[in-house]
Amino acid sequence: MEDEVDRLVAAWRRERPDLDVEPLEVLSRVSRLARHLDRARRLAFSEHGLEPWEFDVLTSLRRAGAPYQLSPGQLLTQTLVTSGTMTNRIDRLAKKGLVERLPDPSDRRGVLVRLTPEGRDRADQSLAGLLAQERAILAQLSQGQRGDLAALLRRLTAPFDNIPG
Amino acid sequence: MEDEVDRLVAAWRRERPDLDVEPLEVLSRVSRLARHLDRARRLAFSEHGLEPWEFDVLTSLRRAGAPYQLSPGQLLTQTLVTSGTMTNRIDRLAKKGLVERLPDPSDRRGVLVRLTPEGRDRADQSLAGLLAQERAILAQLSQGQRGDLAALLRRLTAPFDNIPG
DNA sequence: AATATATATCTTGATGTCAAGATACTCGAT
DNA sequence: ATCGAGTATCTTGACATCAAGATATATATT
Repeated sequence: MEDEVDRLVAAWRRERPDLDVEPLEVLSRVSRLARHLDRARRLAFSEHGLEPWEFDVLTSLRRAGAPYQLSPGQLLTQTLVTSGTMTNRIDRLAKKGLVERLPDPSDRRGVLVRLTPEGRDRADQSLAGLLAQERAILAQLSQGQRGDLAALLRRLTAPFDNIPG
Repeated sequence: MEDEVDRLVAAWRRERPDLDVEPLEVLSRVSRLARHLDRARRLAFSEHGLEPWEFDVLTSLRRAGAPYQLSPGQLLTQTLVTSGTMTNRIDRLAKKGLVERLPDPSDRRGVLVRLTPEGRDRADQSLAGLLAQERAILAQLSQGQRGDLAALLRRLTAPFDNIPG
């Protein structure tokens, strides 16, 4: 089936036949799909009273395992936002009682962010909902295709994640 | 090579062995890669004095072909933002002299947004820069792999683009 | 022709994000 | 011990985005 990127690429080939726009076949689809996923997630989380950014922070802490705490810096690399944004997010989550800030015992510059029991529950509940939604989206592909897709994407994400991006 | 999503998935399997987190192998990579691309684009465009959102609007109009005009509604489906955001974007681009607003002759509710000659030049220049950057990112894959990846992604984007998403 | 429904765009107010810089602490070199 | 460079977090101010609703016009139904 045709998608919006097929139309976009066809338009460029008509308007700029001198350019090779093949890269857009992959990367425009990545960007557009991410935006669609954002919208879908926003809808899914609103049933749990969570914003997507709240989910991102809470589940990062949840994944860390007991006692569910990370430094703001570790949260940055997981969520790919700037430090100012993370300070703001932590403030708001703390005000809602989903995380708390503790002094880092080994570095007095530092802070540790810890999930509260309620924060942990919210993370667990909404993860299950997200996975159900994602499974529905991925039903377009066979299991083998999903594996292929994941492997191809990994080749593109790895340089960003490993080089100091 | 391992990426951040490999670590993320491993962490979930340790913390929540009861859940099947396979969907994250694909969709978390899509979301994270899109964020990396956003950052890279912001950097690339700043050399041309353009923001990513400006690029998105200008190139949508450029692709439309002479006389380079679309309705705000058509721009919405291409850029996946809300109508309020688009009004705001058009205002700012008009103030910079890159687009102009014209009344739609066939529908008095409507408006047409048209690229100015300078807007067209800026779109053309920055497109070439973007393609160069994207080619470098995609050098991780062979041509055949890029084709496979595009085809797999299309299966996921097509439902969003065709059903009234 | 009159009315109801649908459509296209804009306005508003709240909120989230970013870039840049400030602050406070650590650690290695002298 | 002291200095200087590096690191971790926070603050600030400008700006972009969204959701919801307002306004004006078009189109379908009777």
